[in-house]
Amino acid sequence: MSIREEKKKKTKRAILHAAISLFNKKGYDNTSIEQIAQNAGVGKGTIYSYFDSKKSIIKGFCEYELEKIHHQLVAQSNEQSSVLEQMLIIFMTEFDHVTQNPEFGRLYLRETLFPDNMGRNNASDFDEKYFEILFPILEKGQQRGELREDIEHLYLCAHFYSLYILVISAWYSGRIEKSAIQDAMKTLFKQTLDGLRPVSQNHTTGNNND
Amino acid sequence: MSIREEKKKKTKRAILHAAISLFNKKGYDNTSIEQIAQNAGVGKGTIYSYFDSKKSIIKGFCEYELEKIHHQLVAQSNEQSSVLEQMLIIFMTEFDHVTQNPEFGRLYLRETLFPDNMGRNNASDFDEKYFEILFPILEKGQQRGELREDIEHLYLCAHFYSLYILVISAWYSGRIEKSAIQDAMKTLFKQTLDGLRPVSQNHTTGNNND
DNA sequence: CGTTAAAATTGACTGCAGTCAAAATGTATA
DNA sequence: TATACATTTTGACTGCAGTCAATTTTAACG
Repeated sequence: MSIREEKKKKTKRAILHAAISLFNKKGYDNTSIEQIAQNAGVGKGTIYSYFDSKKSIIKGFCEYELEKIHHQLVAQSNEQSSVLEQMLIIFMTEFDHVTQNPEFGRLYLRETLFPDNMGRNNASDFDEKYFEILFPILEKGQQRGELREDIEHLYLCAHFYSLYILVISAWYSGRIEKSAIQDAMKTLFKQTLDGLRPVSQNHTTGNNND
Repeated sequence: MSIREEKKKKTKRAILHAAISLFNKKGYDNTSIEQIAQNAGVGKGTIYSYFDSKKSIIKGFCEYELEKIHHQLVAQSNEQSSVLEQMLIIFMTEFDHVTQNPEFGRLYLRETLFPDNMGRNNASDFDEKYFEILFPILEKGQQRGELREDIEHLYLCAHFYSLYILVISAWYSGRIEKSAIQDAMKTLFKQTLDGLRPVSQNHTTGNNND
């Protein structure tokens, strides 16, 4: 690796490191780019040749973090467990990480779920990694008869993911305590697996189109 | 009403009107407070005695809009329809309004779901109005045997609301076309009603606690 | 009315995100 | 090594969100 490339990597790390440290110490809004630059030992302008904006520093950090989590998950996931248990582990692990850096997590979720650009979005690369983890679990679940086979994987994901988002949101807006998260998520996951209709009236086969 | 109060109302309306017009014309980021002030015929500082921040102008507008929608909904809702149909109407109506002002909708959702303040949140007042509409529908649904009675109303709401959020997010990030929204939402709602498990294995009674 | 207190309005001011032309540093070639 | 070119770094500069002390407008009362 050339001198140039080495320096670039070192600089990027320094910026990210300074940013994380300052954001966690003083909060995102109370940290200025100039402060980050000083702590990283570079000029202000340099930061903008590594990151598009203040927000994208967060995005860079979060994606790096989440990738780490994903690797962890693949390692620790137990193929024998039920879909419910595996989903709970995955989303609770993710939740724990998010809440360790609430500031980052919040801004990342905002940006990911309701992006600035509208439309042309580059998150698909990131979605892929999600699916790489979730799809096999769902596939196995279907094979074991735990999940309906007439629902696409994408839609199955959607149900769990949407509930995860809701619970996170409830925590961020102070409607639920951290200690209550796991139970709430479990309850919701169970309910969505079992359905909201009474058993007697359950008609799954999809012939109930109006 | 005193002269003072009249003027205040008029001024607030003028600010909101100028803001909406400019935001829709040039976008939120490209509109400055000073421009809004000029279009509203007031000084810059005045805006800050009516709104806490640039963001809260959006919030003010959205809450005003959503309140209008809610009234509409109560009027047009048909108690005889199935829970599925009523939920679809409610969330599709809301979706339509959000997407008429995508800029506003996006910022409102961000702020509502992942607020700045963290914890102390004043949205509970607004939640109430949501529940005033949804709870009666769910109550009726339970009475008619369309919905399980062992699930709290709050949790029943959670399922529908979370899917609504997911679909909106999918639209905002360009993963789904506007024309496909209704079908997607309907499919997801149906699935959550029927459950993700195959019928044969459905065990609703909640005695499957580990 | 005239006087005084309270409320509303204002724009100059502060601090920060993001830009950009110029300077510094690294690379390739003779 | 010297020269020319490419990449990276830099901080002065621009424009805007949000503040605040000073000013103007309204209300209350003798």
